[in-house]
Amino acid sequence: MLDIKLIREKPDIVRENIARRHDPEKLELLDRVIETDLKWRELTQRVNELRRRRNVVSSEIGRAMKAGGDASSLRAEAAEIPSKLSELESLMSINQEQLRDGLMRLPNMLHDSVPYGRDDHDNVVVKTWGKKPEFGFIPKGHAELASSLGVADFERGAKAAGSGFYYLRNELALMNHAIQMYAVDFLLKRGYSLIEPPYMIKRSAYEGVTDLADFESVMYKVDGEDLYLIATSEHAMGTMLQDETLLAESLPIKLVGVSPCFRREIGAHGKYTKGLFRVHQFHKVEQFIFSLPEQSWGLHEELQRNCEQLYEGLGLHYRVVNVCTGDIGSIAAKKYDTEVWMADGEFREIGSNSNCTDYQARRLNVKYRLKEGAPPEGFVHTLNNTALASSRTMIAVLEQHQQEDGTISVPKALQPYMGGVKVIDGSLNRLGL
RNA sequence: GCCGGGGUCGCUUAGCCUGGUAGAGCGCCAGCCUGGAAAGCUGGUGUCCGCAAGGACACAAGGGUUCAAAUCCCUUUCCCGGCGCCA
Repeated sequence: MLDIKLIREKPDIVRENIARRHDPEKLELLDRVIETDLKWRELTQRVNELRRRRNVVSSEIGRAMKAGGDASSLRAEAAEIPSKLSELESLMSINQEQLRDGLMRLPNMLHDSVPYGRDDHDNVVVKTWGKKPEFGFIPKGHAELASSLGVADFERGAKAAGSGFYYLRNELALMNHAIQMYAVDFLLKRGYSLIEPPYMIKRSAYEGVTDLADFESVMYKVDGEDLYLIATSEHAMGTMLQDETLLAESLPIKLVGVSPCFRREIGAHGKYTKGLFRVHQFHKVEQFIFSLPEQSWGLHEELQRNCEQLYEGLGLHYRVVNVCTGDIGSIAAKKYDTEVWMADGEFREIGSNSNCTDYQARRLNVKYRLKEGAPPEGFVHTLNNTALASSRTMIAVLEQHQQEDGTISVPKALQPYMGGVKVIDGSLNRLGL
């Protein structure tokens, strides 16, 4: 959420920011917000005046009664106020709701270093690490590799839960855990605090961390309860400190969250959906930071280096793009996507690193104070970056470390977390399925 | 799930029975005092509207009663204690 004062005082800068994002609908929305705000301020003044009158008359009645006098004429005047007031108040609350609703939909202010562009074709590659693997044979996709090794079962996943679900077995199920532990250990060593959050949270908490549209297209709702399955632990960590005022010296608060992630993926038609790439359930290790405003840009780069080192430790060829103005989400001020090389020759997103500045914090109402007992100084900044998403990391490992005989060599960094398994060859499969 | 107690301005708390300006202590900020500090004294301390003067709002959340609600009533929520159920 943007500061309404910024919109009042510098509407042109806000308008220009939205224009850079190529979102004409939001430009109209901005005009409506400005109009609604004007109306709201006018209503506020009228309501305040009426309330003041009520307070004055009421206290006069109180005084008259204490003195044993007659308050009937004052009472007559006072009796007329509530109906007028409630009429105005209901107008104001409708107006206020519209204002907040509009404000919630306006996107964050972009950082100057975000490249101008229309869509994902205009994202700028800022780094490439490693080289395209040389195979000497035609590499296979991960779904085919995993199925023929018997370590993933997509058919039975679909039978049990529908398309987008899967069973992992043996070595790949082990790797799923190994990836998470590898990332967690790495971040614990760098001073992050490990969080296992609630896997479902209520709507009012959720609205602080995400786009309202996500409720329709992304989140699973629990029937009959005010609960939504989290789409990432980012959401549960963001809301963890909702409505709190933090002590400046305790910042930055660096968290590493581990959780399953649940996503409906409505509207994913036509996108790449093979195997484990776009699924309804996966595990993710997530980095999340609450920081002082002046710390956030440095930390954004730190988060990026963390995930890069994790990929490098797995020997994965990747590149980083600076996501352009037309492709960046509404909450982020700047975003790096890390993309990993896949066997069909494409780079695809494996993680995403956002500095949300004070946009998310304002929604969540997370502030900071300079000293114990001092009044709040302002809103904190929030940042989030994938450490490792287990599903997509498994894809990368399977496809980049496949061997000619269809087996997979396990990266050294994962072996200790997999009971020493060096090669995935299906030999743990005792089921015959 | 049932019964009981509770949630007050950063912290501790008064006020609730019996409706009538949300008060105190601590913390924090500023000023005075001081060679400097501490102590002491004075004012301030959250959100919103307003150029300002000033005003409105805020007692877990939302409703209701009333001229007027922290206070009375209802619903929800969280915490504590007891009972029940249970991995």
